[in-house]
Amino acid sequence: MDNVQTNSAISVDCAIFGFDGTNLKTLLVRRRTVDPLYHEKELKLPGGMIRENETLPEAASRIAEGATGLRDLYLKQTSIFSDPERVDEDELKWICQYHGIHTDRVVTVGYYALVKLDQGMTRYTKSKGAVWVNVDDIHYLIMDHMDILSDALSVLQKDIVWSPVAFKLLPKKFTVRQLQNLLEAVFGIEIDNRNFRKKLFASGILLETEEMEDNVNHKPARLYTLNKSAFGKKGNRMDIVNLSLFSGLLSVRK
Amino acid sequence: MDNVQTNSAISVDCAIFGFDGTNLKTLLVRRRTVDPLYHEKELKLPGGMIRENETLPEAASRIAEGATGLRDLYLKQTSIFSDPERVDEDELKWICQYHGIHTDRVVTVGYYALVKLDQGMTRYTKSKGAVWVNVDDIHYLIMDHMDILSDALSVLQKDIVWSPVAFKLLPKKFTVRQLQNLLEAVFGIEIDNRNFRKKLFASGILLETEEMEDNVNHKPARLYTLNKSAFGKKGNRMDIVNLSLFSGLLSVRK
DNA sequence: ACAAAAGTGTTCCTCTTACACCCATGA
DNA sequence: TCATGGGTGTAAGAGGAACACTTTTGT
Repeated sequence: MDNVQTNSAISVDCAIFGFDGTNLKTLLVRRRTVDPLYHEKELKLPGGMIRENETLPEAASRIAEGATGLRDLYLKQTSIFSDPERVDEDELKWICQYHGIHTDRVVTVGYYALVKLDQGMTRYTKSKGAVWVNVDDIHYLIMDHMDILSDALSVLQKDIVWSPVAFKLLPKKFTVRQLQNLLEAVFGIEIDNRNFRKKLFASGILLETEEMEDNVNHKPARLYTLNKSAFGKKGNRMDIVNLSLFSGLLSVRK
Repeated sequence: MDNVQTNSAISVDCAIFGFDGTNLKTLLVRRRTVDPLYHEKELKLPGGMIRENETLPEAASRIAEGATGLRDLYLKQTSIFSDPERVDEDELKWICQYHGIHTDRVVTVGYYALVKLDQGMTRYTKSKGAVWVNVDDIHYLIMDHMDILSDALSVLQKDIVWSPVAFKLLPKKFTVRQLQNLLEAVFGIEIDNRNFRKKLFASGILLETEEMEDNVNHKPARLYTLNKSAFGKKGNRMDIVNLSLFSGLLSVRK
């Protein structure tokens, strides 16, 4: 007999990223324990168990909605964390008790979500007792949640290079500077503003609006929107400088 | 009560990629059915159930070893396929019967593996009744295995851009032309040989050996090895031309 | 008037692209 | 000697990097 494991429970944990104009943040909640009081220091990613007849994307969506109040968030699966030891005995006992279930093993699937971090959002999450923390300032989370978060961040970085997901972290109308700050925060780099504008406008991915920033004590910046029709076709790659292999090695002939 | 699903079985399916010098291939096996004879046309990716006290990487490694005879293959997780309908009733019944288990649901985790496709390998897989098929020629696989394969290929492409995994598909010593053919096959592009060599040598990722190709009826090509010390630091990105977003948009200052 | 961030051009130089011929080997 | 793929250089143009001042607003 080959000892097939048949009674795993599957959970989903979401790294929900937001951008406040300066820093990349993620939403953390407090661990529930057998003792119904929150443990102040026991922060974790929002997560939960998958239900019968629910797909993983559905579960992730439900969990992200519970944490943010928003439906239809952008969600992307990252990795699975399956170490049989990732949930210790006490934790497992508590999980079974809390849900009224029995299982020998909990495997978790990581997701990240991207939200527009406005006042409504912070008000909602505050009311739920959740906190937005700078990603760079997070050094400890329960269980393997640090691993799940790091993994989510690295997947996010790569996705931003290959698709327009970055804009899901910005308001519909945004300034060039906001986009630049976002990219600088996500990748931990500095960008030359003049060259950035030149290339950005040349690329055609932004549409100019007639609107300007308001109530700022300096020259107000113009607001732009994403030009969605600039995608799906040809040339548009975020050139994450010298991070990776084969720098400029391929060139398509003709 | 929230109907937490606690009795999922978790399987692993591996897209095992190999490169024959011209085409990217993947290893397919024939489906086992209740009828112990193979069904000739029912091809699938090698896969199997995760066992108790086994992590997913361990399961993937075991499955890939079973298919190829090799330990310590390069393996990478791609995505999870969790649709409750992905395994139909008959299939589920057969799976439970075959393994002597009971479960209501089988969720599968995709992996890809990279192997050096030499004669020893083809001999081994042939003896097992498995077949190497050009990725481009695969149009049908059972269940959702086409999805798992497509997903694996797209993850592989991105990984090749960001890390030196391409070399895991080549022999330890290889020619420049082999590397070029590999990249052309994986990305479906054409590369200018003169410019490719120029950039490749300038990048420092190859180490020249004293050896040459042998037994070819043309000028023998020099063999090179991967210069592993060229990684982990600065500039080396495979520039998959104009595939993606923000083409050349970022530039690190200083 | 001051502070603070927006917005704008040019030069230098590197990197990309396009392209054609001779070379070494086995049959 | 022929067929086959290996191996090589250059010139023209595009695109990247570096860099400083003026403008507009709120206080």
